[in-house]
Amino acid sequence: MAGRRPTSYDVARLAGVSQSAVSRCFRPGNSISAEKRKRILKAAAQLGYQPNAIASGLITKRSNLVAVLISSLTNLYYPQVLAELTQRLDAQGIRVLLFALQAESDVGTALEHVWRYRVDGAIAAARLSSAQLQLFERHHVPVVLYNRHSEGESVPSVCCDSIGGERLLVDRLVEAGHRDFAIISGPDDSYVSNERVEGARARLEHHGLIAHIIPGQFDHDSGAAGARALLTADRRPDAIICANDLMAIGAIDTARDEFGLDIPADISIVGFDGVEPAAWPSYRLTTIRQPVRRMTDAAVTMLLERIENPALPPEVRSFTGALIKGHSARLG
Amino acid sequence: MAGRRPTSYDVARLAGVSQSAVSRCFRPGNSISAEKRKRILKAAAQLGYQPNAIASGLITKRSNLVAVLISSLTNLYYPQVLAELTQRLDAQGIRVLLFALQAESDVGTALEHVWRYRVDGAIAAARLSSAQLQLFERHHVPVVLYNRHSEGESVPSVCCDSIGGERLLVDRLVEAGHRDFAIISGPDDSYVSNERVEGARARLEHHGLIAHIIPGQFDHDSGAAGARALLTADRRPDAIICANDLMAIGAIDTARDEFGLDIPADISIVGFDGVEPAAWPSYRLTTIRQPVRRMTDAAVTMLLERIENPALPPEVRSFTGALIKGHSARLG
DNA sequence: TGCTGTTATGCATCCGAATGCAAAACTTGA
DNA sequence: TCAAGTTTTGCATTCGGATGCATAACAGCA
Repeated sequence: MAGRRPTSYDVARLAGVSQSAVSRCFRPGNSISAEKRKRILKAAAQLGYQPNAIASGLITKRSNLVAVLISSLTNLYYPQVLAELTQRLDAQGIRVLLFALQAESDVGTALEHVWRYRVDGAIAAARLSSAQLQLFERHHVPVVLYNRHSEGESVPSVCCDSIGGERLLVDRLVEAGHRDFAIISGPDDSYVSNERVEGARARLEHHGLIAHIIPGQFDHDSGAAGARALLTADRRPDAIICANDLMAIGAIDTARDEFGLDIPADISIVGFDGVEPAAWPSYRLTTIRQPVRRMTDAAVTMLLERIENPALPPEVRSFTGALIKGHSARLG
Repeated sequence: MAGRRPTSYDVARLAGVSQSAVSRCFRPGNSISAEKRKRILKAAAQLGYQPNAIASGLITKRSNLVAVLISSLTNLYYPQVLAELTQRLDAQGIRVLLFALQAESDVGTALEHVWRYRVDGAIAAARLSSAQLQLFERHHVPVVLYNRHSEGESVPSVCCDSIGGERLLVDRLVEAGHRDFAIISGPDDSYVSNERVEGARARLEHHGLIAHIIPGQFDHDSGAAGARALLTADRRPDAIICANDLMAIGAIDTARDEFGLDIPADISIVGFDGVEPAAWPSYRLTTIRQPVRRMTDAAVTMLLERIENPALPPEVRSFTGALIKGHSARLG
């Protein structure tokens, strides 16, 4: 009893009531006389008692934990998502068990821990295979995908409409007279990258145009490298579409710094995401801003609904991004 | 048994052994015959069994959870810290319970949940009052402060030497001939800001110089606003010391964009942290880079040591930042 | 073959809170 | 004042895995 942390029994003894009374006092929807409640709370405060969420989770089969799987926290876009998710879940009395994956291949091990902690649900901004998605079903853990679709399975997810966003960008760029397009993609295994690149490519095709596509990695360096390659080539593009803002920023930096180009007079560069630095005066990037607040809201709501009612059918909610005109591209 | 998740009893029954055997099979340091282990693992795989970390934590009094308290995930510096901490803890078989605080005042509620989940320890990059630090002791939760000292209490912490960093910057700036200094601070209640500002102020005084100090909020906007105020004044400073990189970037943007100044020819601007965007060609910020990897390493090590041996005395490890010369300041 | 030393095994109990059930304590109304 | 209805209360049990203890199995050795 010396160094031990106080339990409901300790509180009960001190307050002169039963352990059940203490338990009832600490969870809503139980009847307790006002007088007894006061005695219990006083005893609890005196002992510094806090109900043990672990023990309570064992019996109620609700851990009030949600796993959040995020692949790349270093991508400027995700910290904001993580912060919003955490705050929204927190407001619902739910804690976040964070899994920051270095590589998408870490998902496997991370999932084992997800099962072990008996989380009530999960939000995944990471690439999950069909087999992995099936594991969620098998373990009865509802999951909502963030900015990803599942390939085979049908899984609830929240997305920002990449196709629509790219269409908007392409249309406006074409209208303004651009004809030589290049695209810098993200990593091959990124769902978002594939969608954005394919969205832009398809829309360009619709206009009878073809784009030179070169690979990037979603980071500043690869955007810079991509621009370097494109601008060194015989025929320079007059518009570069980058699969995210960070690469667009890298491309702008390189175009200015190494080629002395004026943006957007000499070349138009656009991104996707609407991260904070994109709006800084040095860049004023023309981009599509994802409605992060609404998206995280939706993700949390969908997840909570499915925790309450696991039978709910999958649902995909697609949000439209807003065109931020910026000053990095000439638009029609 | 239908929709229920399999327990060690289910596995035991299927494998024809006792529940204890299953338990022993899943934790290291227990003796089990090779043949029996194989049977158990096979049965477990067949049922998709994973030990319940909640139940196990109840009896072992080790949740293998560590709380990470972070005040501002939107500050570009912290995502990296969070990612590194998570990965290091993960490697030790420890999961991260994330508390992303909107305001420092949220600490109170967050702490209640910290106690409830019986975390094994905590790492805090948030402002904790003396009373709050005492709560950690009372609840027997070891805590390591990240980039903060405690005011009253003596608490283990990991810091980047602000005084030394600012001294370095000031000395080099003074050597290069700067005489009119201004400082843009962070929020009043930020420990790091106070230390950096005071460090710079004291060192300037040592050189017989006084600095005009104006308040900021650690974000781009307030850096921009600060620079605007300073550059509009009758007497412009020839060097601006910002309490972090983000504000320095804001200041550079404003100086260039709104005042047409050339950096560093017309004015020197320096920051602190060494965040990624600081290195982008548009800024090439002169700053002090915190050794994040070594610092997170130290924080995790210190915490684990104290989880093993709670009697260890507090210890403060201070790391020296590296001067990144950049191109945003003329140095001596 | 018998003795000692080591490794495997199962039984029973424990961790700390939640809850169904039955009994007790109050209300209410006539 | 008493019966019926409602709210409080405590008892006993449960969740799922860990572990001390006693026993069983086995290896090693003379």
